[in-house]
Amino acid sequence: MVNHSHVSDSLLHKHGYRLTPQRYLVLSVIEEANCHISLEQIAERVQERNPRVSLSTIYRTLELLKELELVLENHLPGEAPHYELLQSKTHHHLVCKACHHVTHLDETLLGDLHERLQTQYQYRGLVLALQASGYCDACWRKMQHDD
Amino acid sequence: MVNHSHVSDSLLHKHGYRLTPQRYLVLSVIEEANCHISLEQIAERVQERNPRVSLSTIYRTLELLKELELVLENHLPGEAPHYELLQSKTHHHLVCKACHHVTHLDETLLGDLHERLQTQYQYRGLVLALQASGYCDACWRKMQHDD
DNA sequence: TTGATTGCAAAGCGTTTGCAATGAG
DNA sequence: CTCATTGCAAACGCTTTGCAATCAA
Repeated sequence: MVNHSHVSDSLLHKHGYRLTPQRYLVLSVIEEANCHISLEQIAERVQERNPRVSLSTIYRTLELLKELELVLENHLPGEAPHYELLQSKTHHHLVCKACHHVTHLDETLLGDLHERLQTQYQYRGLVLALQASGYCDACWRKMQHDD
Repeated sequence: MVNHSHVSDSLLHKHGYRLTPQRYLVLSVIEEANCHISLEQIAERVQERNPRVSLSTIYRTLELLKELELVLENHLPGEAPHYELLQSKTHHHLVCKACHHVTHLDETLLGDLHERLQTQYQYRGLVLALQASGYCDACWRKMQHDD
């Protein structure tokens, strides 16, 4: 796994911020999750390692990481917002409306859509996130059975 | 424009619910918006026509319409959730991170992805929503200028 | 009558904020 | 010292809920 602390550190300093232990902890937790993770989960894992880190700090850190585009916020309907490293390429999710199981979809799924949108609309720094939702096979069968 | 009141009415009754004036109003407002619309905007427009409709009713109605899959909830990061008719085919959005301008993207954008996912993962009732975000040309130039 | 629905007010809860204390350069 | 950062507690605001009144079949 790539250690992002150097790049994060310089990026923070470039903007006049510091890489404090608390911020480092939050980043580590998101990095280790290796997929999207909720604020609640982040808080839990951060406080496992340092119970004195406050919720406010976690909120403020996530706000900062979003602003610096280190972290992507993804808000699936009906759920709390989730966070993931912007470098991780798995921003596409398939969610079951019944059991809420999340499948991470391949980044190649959308083909050259990124470039097409970028040139067609003249947007910079484009990030694509696909939200697919439906009923997984198991839940669908269960629902049919219940009727 | 198609009048959805009949299909909505029978769908509601099928599940033991009623199409009350309040619910009809909410549906009309979403339908007339013809694109995604926030709860706040819905409330505003509903109460223009009938100031006695309470916020709770609007919340409860949206909950119901989601459950019946008449309405799609779309939660763009950093913004309040938005709602749109599930029949409307424009669930793909391109948002500028700076000015928050929203462009509605064509439904054909994703090609046959719908079918591919449906068969590959065996999901039913799949709905795809693409969330693209970046900086629009104007905002990008402004940012460069400010530095 | 019966059960769904509504409006109101209160409660709930995730998030933000003010501020004094702390920490790093 | 100076200024960013933090923890705590209070404040905030969106959303939900309990309940009596209303409404439709």
